[in-house]
This record gives sequence, structure tokens and C-alpha cells, in this order.
Amino acid sequence: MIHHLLRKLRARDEIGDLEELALQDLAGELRDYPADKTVIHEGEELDFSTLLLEGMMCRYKDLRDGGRQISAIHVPGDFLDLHSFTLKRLDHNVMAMTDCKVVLVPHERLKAMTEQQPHLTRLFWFSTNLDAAMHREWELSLGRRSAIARVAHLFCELMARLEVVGLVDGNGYELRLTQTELAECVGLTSVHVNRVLRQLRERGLVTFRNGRVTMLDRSALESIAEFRPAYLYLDRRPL
Amino acid sequence: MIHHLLRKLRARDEIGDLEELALQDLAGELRDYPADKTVIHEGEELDFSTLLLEGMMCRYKDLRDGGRQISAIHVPGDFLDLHSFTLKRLDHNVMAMTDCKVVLVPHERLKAMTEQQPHLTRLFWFSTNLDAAMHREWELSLGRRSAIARVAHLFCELMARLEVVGLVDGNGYELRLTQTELAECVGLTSVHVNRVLRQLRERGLVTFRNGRVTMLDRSALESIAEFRPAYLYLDRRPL
DNA sequence: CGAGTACTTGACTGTGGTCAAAGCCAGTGG
DNA sequence: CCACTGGCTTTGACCACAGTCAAGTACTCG
Repeated sequence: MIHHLLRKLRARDEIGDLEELALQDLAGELRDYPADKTVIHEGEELDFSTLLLEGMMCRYKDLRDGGRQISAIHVPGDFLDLHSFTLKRLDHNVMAMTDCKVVLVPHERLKAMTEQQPHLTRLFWFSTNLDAAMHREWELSLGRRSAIARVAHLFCELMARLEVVGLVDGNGYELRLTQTELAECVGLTSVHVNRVLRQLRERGLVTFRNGRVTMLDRSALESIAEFRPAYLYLDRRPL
Repeated sequence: MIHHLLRKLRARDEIGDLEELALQDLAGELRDYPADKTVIHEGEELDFSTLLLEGMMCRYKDLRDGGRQISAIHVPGDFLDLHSFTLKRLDHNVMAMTDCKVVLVPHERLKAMTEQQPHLTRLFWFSTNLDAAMHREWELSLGRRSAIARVAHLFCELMARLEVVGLVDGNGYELRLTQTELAECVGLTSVHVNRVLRQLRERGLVTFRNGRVTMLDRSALESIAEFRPAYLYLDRRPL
């Protein structure tokens, strides 16, 4: 069940058999969420964290005028809100972008883990720091990249992250988002995202159709995005 | 010496006397950095984290075309790179924006802390999660707020954070940044930041002159910024 | 007092936003 | 089987916010 999480963690450090058992013991209630359901609301008190098993989810914040910014996309193996363990409530909403399966991890069990498993604790800490690193890269996109580079960068990031958990097939991956949701990730309007997607297609770089991203020329795409995956920390360094 | 850090942590949770001693024992070498010095370079291997004692520092990333995005500003009491404890190297640069005093904390000692002090470990984990929360709020600014709201929001955030560590005097605070640096925080050009600052001044909201921010009408400023400080987690919740 | 840096302002430009209409497609029900 | 619905995508015309370029001003510091 926690197979994707294990893949994600083992891409970064060794995990012993006993630790694997300890991880399995964290798992609590299983839940299914339908697409478009907001499952955690800003400010709500939480006593569990949520591990995504299947599907894609996102975190977002709204502005008074209806503007919405998605601050992170999550793929299987990601915790959506591991940070709620120390923050106790969230500063953002969490939504299922597709039908999803998740498993809840009570904060009690996480607390016990911090008392008994310092190495796993450091790995979980790493995992929230990795989220922060992705936030920083998105800040760079939102603040300084052109529209086309922002969209290209998002496609490159998701390709790299989905490779880690084995969800890339062939030269692309499933991505069941609307253009409006894409726009909410990259700080553009859906109209402009549509124009950018056409450009990317016409220049033979990527296509995004029928809920699938297909890389036509990955290295050219990474080049216009200035995608340098170092911020994803994809190598093994013992913690 | 770690007085600002203690204020910052005690704003969020109780810290016992023994824990205070343990925190003091973390401190290693003291250093002074001059303004504008980049003190940590992207990718560099690190075996210590840096606690800021005096002055202001920032983290930033560059793009090929010379574009620069500042992803975080740090004030006294902040760790600049506590996340390097689990990440081992950084995905961004760190620069002193003013003359600064810092103290280095060897990762070895942090590791020992994770083995012996689960409560402090959770507090430090909290602290990196707080950084991530600020990143998310900046993503919202960069992606969706208007130019004037972005600048207003930054001024409001710094006011709130400096209050915590006692560095607000009267109705404002010292902020020795150039307009270009401000622009690099909010994803605008320095020319446009200049125009926005004039507007803020003429509308009687804030002034930013001679390295000082002066709030003329704080609540109006917070309103146009849509500043809601919940994301700073300024209340006490036991970890 | 001169050099260098930061700030200020104006004229012009361009990227991306807004508004609106039409097309497309899957799902539903008659 | 087809008409209808509603959500998503596509396109065009026009607009505006913020960028660019350039010149001039104000301060500091040496």
C-alpha cells in the first residue's frame, strides 16, 4: 500500500526492514475522494496527516476577487500535509484533482515515531523540506519565467517526479487536469495557457491532450524551461 | 546570543530551562558577513546550518537571462538553512542583504539533538515548515496579487515577523534594501516598484525611505494586501 | 569635488489579461 | 438514436499592467 512512498524515500536514502515495518504501522484509515473535492479547509484543526496512494491532489489558496493559486501538486507517494503534524492546522486548502485513494496517519503515531525512530524522523523532515524546495522553484517560475517557460517547467517537474514513483509510461504521463487548473498553478489565465499549449505543440516540444502529457522533445523542453532537477534532490544521501 | 531565536520559538511553544541550555549548546563558530556577500552557493555541500543573529539575509535563485528571484527574506532569530540539515546542499544561494552576524550550528550537533531531544526536534521541524508556509504565501503574491498588493503584503509580513522578535520601533522598522532587491522579492522590475512605492506613499499607506518602512495606515495597507497572518502561525500550540 | 550607485520620471512597447463567441465532446434522457 | 446540456477548449479583438529604454536627479563615499 505504501509502495509509492517507499519508492520515493528509497530514491533518497536506505530504509531497513524494521523501518519499513514501522512505516507500515503508521497507516490508519483508508479513504476515497472524488475529483474536485476539497478535503481539507484552511484553518481546520488536524490530528492526522494524509498520504496519497492514487490520483493527484493539490494545495491552493484563494483571493477575494476569485483568484486562486495552486501552491503544490501531489502525486502518489507524497504526503499532502505532513507539515500539519507540526503546524496543527493548514494555511491552505487541499483538493483532489482526480479521484483519489489516500491513507490517514494519526499525528499520535507520528509523534511516537519522533520519539523512537530518529532516522525516519529525519527522512520525514527531509520530505517536508523537499516540498519547500519545490515551492521555491515555483516562486522562481511565478516571479521570473515567461509564460511558455512556466508551463514547460511544470511539465518537466512532473515528468521527473512521476519517474521516481514509476508512473511514467513511454514518453509521457497521465495528467487529468483542466487548462484552468494548469493556469492556477503557473499564475496565468486559462486563455493564455491555451495559447501557450498551442505554441508548445506547434514547436514540437510537448502535447497535452486527453489528460496526457506527451514529451516530443524532452531536452529542448527542459532547455526552454531552464529545468535543472537538482532542487528535487534525486540522489541518495544518508540521513 | 540566541535571544531572538528563543523569542521566535517561545511565541509558538513552551521551552524549558534544560531545553534552553541544549539550544545554547548548539551554537558553534560566530561569523560576520558584509552586506551583499553571497555566503552560500547553490549546490555546495554543507555540514552546518546558520542562525542569523543580526541583520537581514535572503535566499535567491538566478535565471540565465539575469533574472533573479528572492524566495525568502530572513530576520534575526531565523535559521537561513536549517533545511540543509536534511538536504545536505541547497538549491539556492544565500546572501547577506546588510552587514550581518551569524552563528554556525554543526549538523553533527543537530543530529545529536534529533536523537536526544524529540520536542526540540519537532520545534525545529516546525520552523522549516514555517518557512514553507511563507513560500506558499509568496507564491500566492507572485501568481495572483497585483503589483501594489505584492509590495504591501511584503511590508505587512515583515512588520508581523519583526514584531515577534522585538525589532519594530514605533510604527515601522528598519529595512535596508534597495528597490531592486524589493523588486526581486515581488517579481517586478525596480522601475515598477518605484512607481508602486510612490502610489503607496501618495495614498497615505506606507513610506519606504532611507532604509526604513513607516506604516501610515496599517489596517488599510493590510486590507489592500489581503494580509491574513494565519500563515505565520503566531499562536502557541504545544508540540 | 568627482565617481558611482540608487532613485525618479517619461515615452513607448509588449506580454499576458479580458471579454465574448463559437466549437467540441461526453454524459443524460426522451 | 438523437437532441440537449454543461463543462472544457479554442479563437479573435481589444485592452492594460507592467516592462524597457533612456535621461536626469540625488546621495554617499572616497
